[in-house]
Amino acid sequence: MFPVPPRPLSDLDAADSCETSEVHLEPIGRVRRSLPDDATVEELAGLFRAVADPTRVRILHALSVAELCVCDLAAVLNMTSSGVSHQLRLLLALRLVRRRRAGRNIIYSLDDEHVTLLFRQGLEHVLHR
Amino acid sequence: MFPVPPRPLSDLDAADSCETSEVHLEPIGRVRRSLPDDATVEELAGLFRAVADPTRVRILHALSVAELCVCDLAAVLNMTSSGVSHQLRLLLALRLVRRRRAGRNIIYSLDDEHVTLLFRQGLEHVLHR
DNA sequence: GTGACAGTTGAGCAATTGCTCACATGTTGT
DNA sequence: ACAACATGTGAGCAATTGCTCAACTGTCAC
Repeated sequence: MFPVPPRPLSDLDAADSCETSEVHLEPIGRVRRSLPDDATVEELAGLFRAVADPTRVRILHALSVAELCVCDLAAVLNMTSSGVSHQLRLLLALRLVRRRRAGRNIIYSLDDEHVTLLFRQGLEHVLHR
Repeated sequence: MFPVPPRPLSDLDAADSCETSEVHLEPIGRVRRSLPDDATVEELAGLFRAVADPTRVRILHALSVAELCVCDLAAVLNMTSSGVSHQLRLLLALRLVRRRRAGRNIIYSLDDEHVTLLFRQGLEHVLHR
């Protein structure tokens, strides 16, 4: 499922699993060999963290309907421009949104379709119990 | 993108957008009408929060390779059984994992394929820059 | 029953997070 | 240049989070 496992995984080698080693040793080895490296895990978690907040969910949803400037977003979400800006900064850093200047406004829009698909997947789980 | 918008969205009605109302009023109305209700947003964010942590990413990945008992997971992830248990509790509450008893062990496994798909989607974003 | 191991749970702590406030920057119209 | 508005940013705070420790429950072998 994950690409590659360039990770020997520390000094502890088997031995320290449950007492009933016989049964669990095989899967443990298999799992260890396929564990993704720390950087990938961290990056993946970081991506999910971006959509793990109600405010950001709303922001991303809003942008999936129409591209909007900061203060319009603030109006829609009923919060401060500053607060919105802070969140957009985060979303921008993760390349989930894009921005361009239009006069004194800065218009934000979704960066790619991965976000949309992520949402769909999430909703599917939430709705199907 | 989201199901339905049963949300009139408070007392503030347009007017309070940016000064250059003409331009932004239309998208704002459209966005407001399609905003999902608070419960859905909260639940969706909650789901994503579950995979927004490196430890839980590793747990879920491990379980996508093989079903494992708590102490095997602890060995693989190099952490306390207690710590693992706490996280599993959260994942269980969100129906992302399932568990069954086998002797004195309790074996955890992924609950459905949504999680796997979620991962794939996330990885695709992370890897494609 | 007793002892050993597997797992759960609550308290508590250090670290992180999301927001607000105040101020700084950038852009337009005059 | 100036005023007015849109946005960005850092400090600071309250709330949340993830972990450890210690105690507890549950299961098996004897």
